[in-house]
Amino acid sequence: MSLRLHDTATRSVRDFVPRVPGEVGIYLCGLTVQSPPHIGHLRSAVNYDVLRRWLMRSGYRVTFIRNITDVDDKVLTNSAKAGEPFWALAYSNERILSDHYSRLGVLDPTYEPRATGHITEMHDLIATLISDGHAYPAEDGSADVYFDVKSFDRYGHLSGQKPDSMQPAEDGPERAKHDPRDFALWKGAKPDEPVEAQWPSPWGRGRPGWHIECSAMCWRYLGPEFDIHGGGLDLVFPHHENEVAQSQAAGLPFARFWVHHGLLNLGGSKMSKSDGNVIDLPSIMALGVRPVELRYYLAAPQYRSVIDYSEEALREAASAYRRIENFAERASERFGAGEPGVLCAEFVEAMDDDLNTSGALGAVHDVVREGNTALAAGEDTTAQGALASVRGMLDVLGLDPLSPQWSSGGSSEGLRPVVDSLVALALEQRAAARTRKDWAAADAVRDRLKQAGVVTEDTAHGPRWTIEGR
RNA sequence: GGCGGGUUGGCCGAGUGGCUUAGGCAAGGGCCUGCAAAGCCCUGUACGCGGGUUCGAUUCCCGCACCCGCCUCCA
Repeated sequence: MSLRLHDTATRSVRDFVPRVPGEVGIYLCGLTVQSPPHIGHLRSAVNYDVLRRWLMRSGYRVTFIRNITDVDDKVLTNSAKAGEPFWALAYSNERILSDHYSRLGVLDPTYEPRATGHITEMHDLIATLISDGHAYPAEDGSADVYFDVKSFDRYGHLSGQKPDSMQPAEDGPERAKHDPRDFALWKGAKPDEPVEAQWPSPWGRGRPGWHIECSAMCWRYLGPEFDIHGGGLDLVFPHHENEVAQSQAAGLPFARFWVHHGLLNLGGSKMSKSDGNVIDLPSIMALGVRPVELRYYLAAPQYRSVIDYSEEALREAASAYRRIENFAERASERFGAGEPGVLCAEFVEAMDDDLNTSGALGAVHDVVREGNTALAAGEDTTAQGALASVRGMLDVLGLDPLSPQWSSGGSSEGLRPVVDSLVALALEQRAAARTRKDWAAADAVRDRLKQAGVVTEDTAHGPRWTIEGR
């Protein structure tokens, strides 16, 4: 069995067959960097990171392109409000985004192109569309260029929309459009817009329409046809519909699979900057929840399902992750971390079934239980095997507790040997007290350590300690 | 109005025409422990409502209710 993926275009789960055997090209719609990211955006990144890791683990060479849209209406609006150039605001948000991605263990993309770096490719596409009769420059001298929706009979195919039954836009048709559903490929510069957000074009100075940048970047980095295009469910229409229309009308076969992930809701509606119901990584960390625990929370449900954010569910996920982590740490203290090993069949089957991470984690927990039992029984070979397997499976999800990403305690890690020897001193005292059955003295040592944030526990192989809440 | 998705035990969340009906969190009981902690074992017994198909439906079909997303910037 091999990977089966849900494809939005056919509304079905299909066998994934790459265009070129052994190789996969993925384009993920990244962010418009109008403001810093919230955890809904991070869910998106984590979901496709899991897809990518699973493809890599399955033996594919993966080219992963995730774009940054660094110029659009909102970027301009927000930068005007902030009184800084649009590129300063965009870049500042982009850096925050990168930081949050890396804190969540999201692998760096193969390349991360920016819209503003691909104006010439957009011009090429637009010129082709105009000469083939799929686009037209506005006749009002605005320098706008519009895509002619009626000229492309498959318009609406991806999202299942029938253009004729669509609700008319509230703001009414723009005069320059032949049809209210036509969308801008190129937006002519307005008098009040900053010159640094304008580029020359054969149709006049202006900037890209919203969708054209993705068509241009897909084409540039993945070629006329590629394997997987991903993004949030809220992008299906109009963004992806318009993207596929303009690309195919320009003669590019485009994406073979459309993968869309479910959204993250807060308070009964989609987490959204414009609605103000937003939670970001810093506020999650302020709850005492670590990034790896957030990653578990975001990765555990199947990617197409809705997540209704709640702090309770987040904390439950953190507890579930700690259980796995606990096993991995105990086992590695016994006989070293080893290397990530074989995946169990249930895990593979679940992942191949449209990335059923929830089912896959069920398999992980089963192995953790077996590992714990083996550890308690002193069956070292079994326990070691369980550790390797758990690490291998968690690595696919980007959650291996012993990977360098998560295992180091950051800047304080260098202090660990120091603390270790100090705690050892205290534990010797406790051991002595226990030997003479002076339980009060033994417990006093343990209590003092607890007050200092050091949790001690007795195991079959002697006492061990951990930092409380790490 | 159009398109799509959802409703599973206290909570999160898979899944399936019956068979052993995941897994986690929380709860109760037990084992282990000097006491703990961690771990292990056991317990709860669920599939929005109403019809239909079927020997049998949580799972398939129809209807209804409610929720969410999209049709407008949005991961």
